[in-house]
Amino acid sequence: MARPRTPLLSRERIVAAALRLIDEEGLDALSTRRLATELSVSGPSLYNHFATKDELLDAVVDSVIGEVDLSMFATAEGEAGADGTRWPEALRDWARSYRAALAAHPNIVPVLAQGPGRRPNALRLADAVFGHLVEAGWPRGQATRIGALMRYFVTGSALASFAAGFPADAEVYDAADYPHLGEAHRLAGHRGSVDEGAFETGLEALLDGLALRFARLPARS
Amino acid sequence: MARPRTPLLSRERIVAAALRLIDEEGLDALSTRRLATELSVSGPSLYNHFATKDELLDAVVDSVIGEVDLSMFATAEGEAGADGTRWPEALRDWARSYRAALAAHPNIVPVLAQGPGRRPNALRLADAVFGHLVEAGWPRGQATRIGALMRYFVTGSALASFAAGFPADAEVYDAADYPHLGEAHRLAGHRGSVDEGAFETGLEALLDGLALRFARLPARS
DNA sequence: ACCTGAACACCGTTCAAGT
DNA sequence: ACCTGAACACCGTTCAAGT
Repeated sequence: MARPRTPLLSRERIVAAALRLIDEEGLDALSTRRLATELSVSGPSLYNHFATKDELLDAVVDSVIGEVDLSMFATAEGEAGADGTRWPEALRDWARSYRAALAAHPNIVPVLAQGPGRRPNALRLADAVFGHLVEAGWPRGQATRIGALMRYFVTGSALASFAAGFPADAEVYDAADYPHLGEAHRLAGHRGSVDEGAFETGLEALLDGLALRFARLPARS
Repeated sequence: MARPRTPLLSRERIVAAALRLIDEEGLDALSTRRLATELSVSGPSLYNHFATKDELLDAVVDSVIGEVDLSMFATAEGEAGADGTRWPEALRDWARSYRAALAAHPNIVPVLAQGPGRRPNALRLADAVFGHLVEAGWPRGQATRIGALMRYFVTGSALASFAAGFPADAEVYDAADYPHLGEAHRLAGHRGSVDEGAFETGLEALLDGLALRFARLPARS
């Protein structure tokens, strides 16, 4: 065949197929050969569009981060920020959107959690959060730490289901070894509500704790 | 050589070598052949001690979790628990030990974050936390969620450095694209204090937020 | 510019063979 | 029981060759 008149592949098509493979069969199932087969081309064809598999993974990661809503940070001047009362609401809305985007693709979270690197969408996200917190009145050092701790919590909650981590087999939980886990085999059956409840409880607790600290901040000039 | 009079390998030696390889070169650098070479045996020898590479990884993970201190949950009857005032201190001490154990081996955290599975040390940890919270007066459903959200936060904070995720190259942060990230290239240089500060801020905020909820709990009989 | 097959140095795992 | 080499079906990546 050699070069076709209209290209068989594009970066977009490759990224979409890679994400689907990762979602359905895990990060280990993504091989360049397997992905190429999925796209009905031969293995080396991908190297016309991405220099390495890592570069492809980077594109997949940034496409996921691009789904996170950042509109709550773009408030009109004067409406928020100046008095600082709106930052907890913005942080709450953002955290929910951030978690939803990541939890839709848990198998890619370990890659994404390595930080923004040079990925545009990840840098835009960091810029929006930090900028909003500083404008709301948080000192820059504290704003950095809040950005970090929110990422810790969100990536941790999207990385894996807590409930599904406990085998549904009651035999596992020998009362002599684990006296308090007698009901743990039921967790996996309530996966959605346990994970969602834990995320919401943690998010509200974090925001309450941060609000206490914000109130203790020395008055700004 | 065939079978030597005294075995060349043991599960312990294999696990230790695997963890060192993962720490020094990453999860992808752990191959059965590479590990065997490191241990001066041939590749298939490992299969006399572990059925699969996954079983070996499980053992590595559980050895890391075994380093987490759980002694704060084993308080004497009456000294704590009954009045419930000691749970925030126990949770704080445990979270710090948990994070320290994981952050010493960040490359294995994605595996470990999948949940306890059938690993004894991971199940013991879950049992100790849940048991302590219930005895302190938390309803069982809430205790489950607190165990989950603490794991979210700790694994998220140990998975990767926040500060090191930002390239130290100032060229990355074009002011037109990222107006608030002008100083982000300095983050990696303060990696320790940023990550530690974010973890401590988040931990205290979480504990404060949870204490507010504990105070609102209906009185127990 | 964009695809192909052949090739290189790797993988995890099985298995028959040795002591 | 515990190690070995040979073998199988895989990897990521390079490269010369085709249009």
